[in-house]
Amino acid sequence: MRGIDLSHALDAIAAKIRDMNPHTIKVACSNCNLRELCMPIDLSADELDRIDAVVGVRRKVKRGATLFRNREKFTNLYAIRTGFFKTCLIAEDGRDQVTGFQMAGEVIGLDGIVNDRHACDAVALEDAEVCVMPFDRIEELSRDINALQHHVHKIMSREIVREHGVMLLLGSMRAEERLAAFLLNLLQRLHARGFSRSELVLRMTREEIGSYLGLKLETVSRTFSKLAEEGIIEVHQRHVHILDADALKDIVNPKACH
Amino acid sequence: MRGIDLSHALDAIAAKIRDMNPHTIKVACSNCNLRELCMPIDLSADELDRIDAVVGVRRKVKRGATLFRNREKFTNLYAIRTGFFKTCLIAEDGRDQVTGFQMAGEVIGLDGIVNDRHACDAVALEDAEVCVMPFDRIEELSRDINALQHHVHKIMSREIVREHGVMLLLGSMRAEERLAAFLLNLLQRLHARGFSRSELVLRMTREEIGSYLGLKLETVSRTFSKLAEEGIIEVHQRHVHILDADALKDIVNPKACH
DNA sequence: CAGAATGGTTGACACAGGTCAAATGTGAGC
DNA sequence: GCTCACATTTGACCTGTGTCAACCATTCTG
Repeated sequence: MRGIDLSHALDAIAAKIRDMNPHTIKVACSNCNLRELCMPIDLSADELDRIDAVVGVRRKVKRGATLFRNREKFTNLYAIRTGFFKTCLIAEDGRDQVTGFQMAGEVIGLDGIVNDRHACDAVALEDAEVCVMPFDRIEELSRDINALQHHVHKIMSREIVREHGVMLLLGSMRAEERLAAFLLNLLQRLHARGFSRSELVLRMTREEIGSYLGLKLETVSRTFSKLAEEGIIEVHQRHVHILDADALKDIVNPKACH
Repeated sequence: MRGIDLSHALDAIAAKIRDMNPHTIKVACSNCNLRELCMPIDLSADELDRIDAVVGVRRKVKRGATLFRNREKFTNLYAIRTGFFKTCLIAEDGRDQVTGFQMAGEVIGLDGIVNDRHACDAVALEDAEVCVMPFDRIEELSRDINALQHHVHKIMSREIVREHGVMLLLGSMRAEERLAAFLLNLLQRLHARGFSRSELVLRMTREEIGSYLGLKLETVSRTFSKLAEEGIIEVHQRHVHILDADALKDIVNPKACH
């Protein structure tokens, strides 16, 4: 069984939605297929137009290129339209920690607000396109549109909660649990975007997964092999097929008695 | 040499500041000694008054009591006036991860915004007092006062960046490095509040430190002993005296050549 | 298509930190 | 001041990951 290709599948979905609304082809939030992920619901047509105006520019980022770098001046948040990013922190002594993987519909750059400088690097793991959203314009508009204001708060809060989860993972889980939690998290997010619950293509290397999970790449590789031996997943390079999602959940949350 | 007592010293500072402004005794942001930590600067008198009105209620929390719990309805943010908190996440299987320690001038509760429910427990590690700030009022007011709006964004962004740092710590540091980083972080925050750079009193147990740092309490204890043997710190129960802060920095960041 | 570069897998072994256990110290409450 | 529950320290031993190394697979390049 072949794995799916993330960006192609996304494009297919985008095309499908466009077909359903044949009179809208202008690129704008108001007809973006990711709107329900990115934007508050319940906006009036007028409000939507004004938000459209904020998201003026799009930017393409080639695989391997950076969207922004640590210490760079912060001016924009970015909403991912297509593609896949990692954010990482590089300590002075060269230690490199991946702090997250982001996919279509997610917003990156929030780290830059505190000090007006970005506090990490954002690297595209595949060719990507982002909506550039000047932060001062967002602040301006969110003074007028309550739903937008609250949405911005929610996005930031969500990131805080996500990171709490990662701390739990890094602080108290064993390798197998970490990898299981990682896979389940990816699956859940991909599923929210219309992808299979049982099939995924990893956009990152074993080393990047390891960095995110606080493991060495060899351990990641061994743990994949172990899960495969146990019949829980099938791994062909970066294509992963989930055979037994419940077993994965049991690994993450051992006490849960089916 | 005796360690200092955090809350007593804080009270002393508060009293001192009050003495310097003898005509202000009303409890309000406008004359709170923590204002520079909590609030945006450059506010007009009128703006300050309006913010005062938001922070209506204070709440005392006894040592060991919770300010809020996971899954509780979210309505307020809390600014810590005095005392010391931990926030922690308790997984379904009982795993308990401390996600942070918070002291006077810091804001807790941000995790609740996304889902209108708190996503962790906040427990007082010593008798504490917090300013209760209804979040809807904050949102309302920050539509009017740009500085407040930006301040809220900064506080959230700061928390995101802090958590990135913890991920780096948990993901790639060894026990000694983690503990050194932890001590330096506490010292730096205490120093910003007028405390000694070389002396601190831990408000939390070894187990709580361990949970935060992804270590077992025995390892925390051993690592304290090791740092003490090496003449870098002196430890008497929860009183820690830093003898060689540079050595601590070297441990965290090995490459840094003095 | 050869060759190089990159990424992934697997094995052998070492070691940091976890686990278990015992002893001691300490503070809150009576 | 006594007692009990709790926190801390320390030792001995074990284990999960890291480390190092060899090898394989895949993709890219010319």
